[in-house]
Amino acid sequence: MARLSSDERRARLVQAALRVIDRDGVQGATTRAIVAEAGMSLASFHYAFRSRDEMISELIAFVVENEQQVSLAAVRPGTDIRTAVRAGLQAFFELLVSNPTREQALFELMHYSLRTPELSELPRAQYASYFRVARVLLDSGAATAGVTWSLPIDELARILIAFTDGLTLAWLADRDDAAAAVVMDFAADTISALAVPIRTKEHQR
Amino acid sequence: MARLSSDERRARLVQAALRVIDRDGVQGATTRAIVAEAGMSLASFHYAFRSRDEMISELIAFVVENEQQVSLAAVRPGTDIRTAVRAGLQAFFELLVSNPTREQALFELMHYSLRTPELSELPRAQYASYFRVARVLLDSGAATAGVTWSLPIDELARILIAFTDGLTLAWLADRDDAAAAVVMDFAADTISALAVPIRTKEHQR
DNA sequence: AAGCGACTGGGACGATTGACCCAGTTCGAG
DNA sequence: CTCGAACTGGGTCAATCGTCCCAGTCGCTT
Repeated sequence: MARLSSDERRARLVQAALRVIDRDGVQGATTRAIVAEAGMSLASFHYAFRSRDEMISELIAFVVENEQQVSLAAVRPGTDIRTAVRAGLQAFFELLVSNPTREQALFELMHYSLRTPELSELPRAQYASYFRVARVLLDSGAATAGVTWSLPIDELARILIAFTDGLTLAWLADRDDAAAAVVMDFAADTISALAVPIRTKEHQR
Repeated sequence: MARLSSDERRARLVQAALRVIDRDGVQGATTRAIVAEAGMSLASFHYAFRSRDEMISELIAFVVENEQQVSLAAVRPGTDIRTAVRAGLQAFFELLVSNPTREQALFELMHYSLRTPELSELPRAQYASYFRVARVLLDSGAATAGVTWSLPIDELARILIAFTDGLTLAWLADRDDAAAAVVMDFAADTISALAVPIRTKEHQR
């Protein structure tokens, strides 16, 4: 293993841990499994991190920080708001189908954090990040569709995340694509029903 | 420990395991912790169950079987459908607030099952049970309110469960009661909007 | 009363875990 | 070139895990 800066080594361990958690779950992410994935020795782990929990903490912080830039590309300009919302949900769903264990790992990390006193505040940040992403998507979607929301954006964001969470859990359990589509249609219908057209100058008489 | 029938012993161990999982999570439910909670010796465990996974399997089956009778009492006759749906959600939410670790444990059991090949089919049954409960509640609620649903009851049940799951996860993360109320209001509004009044004889002209 | 099978207590097992330690090696600054 | 700090390999530790075993006890049947 080449010589690395402290930050770089920590980052590589976090990346390796993410891959292990993806594959074997949080419980499978032992220190030995992580260093094997990273191609390091066990000593390197405890040189970089004081403890396993410290690494998990940094891992969750990384995940929270980096998941906001995931699916912003799904917003297409010029579409009506119902289509835009539905497309956004579809993009998320396809991400889920293509990588189910990843979404599952995020849930597992949340539950692990809730059970670990030193990490118990992290889920709050995790969901704050989710809500932030949802707000951005809803905002940009509304802007390109020329509408505004009749509900505060914070409340709408939480509703959207509730849909994606509920959708994800049920699909992870029974892998019913058609049923998932029904939920997404319902979500798109009900959320877009809260959009009101902007009365621009050219629309006024 | 008094002499017990095989079924009785298994049942007591499952009950003890449920309490331990409630308190310490699935990972904390070791064979030793379970028998300590049940007041038995370690030998009794492996006399009753071939392995820990066999016990977990029976535990999940028990949970799935017994959770359907939880909140049927929330259906009050004579109320309109929007009020009935909102009250049902409120009843669930209060159950969640009064016993957060229990709901968390159910999620953890699901994720544990998904990661364990021999148990990987159980989440499907778990959600099938959720959907069944939701169907019964929606049916009886519609009956007392004198409406029918304009969507197939299966689809509606899945939507309702998506709401409760999404609601639960976000609340477990940030414990925001007011935000949860917003989601419940939205769910009650949008679901009750799918109810159509039954055209009874006395309403016909 | 005797005997058999159900059941238990206590100990032990091998494996795995997070953490630690220390003697070495390597690299960059001076 | 030298020296000190960054870093690594390999071994070890105590704790904990699921599982197993066996001698003994209990209660029911005959």
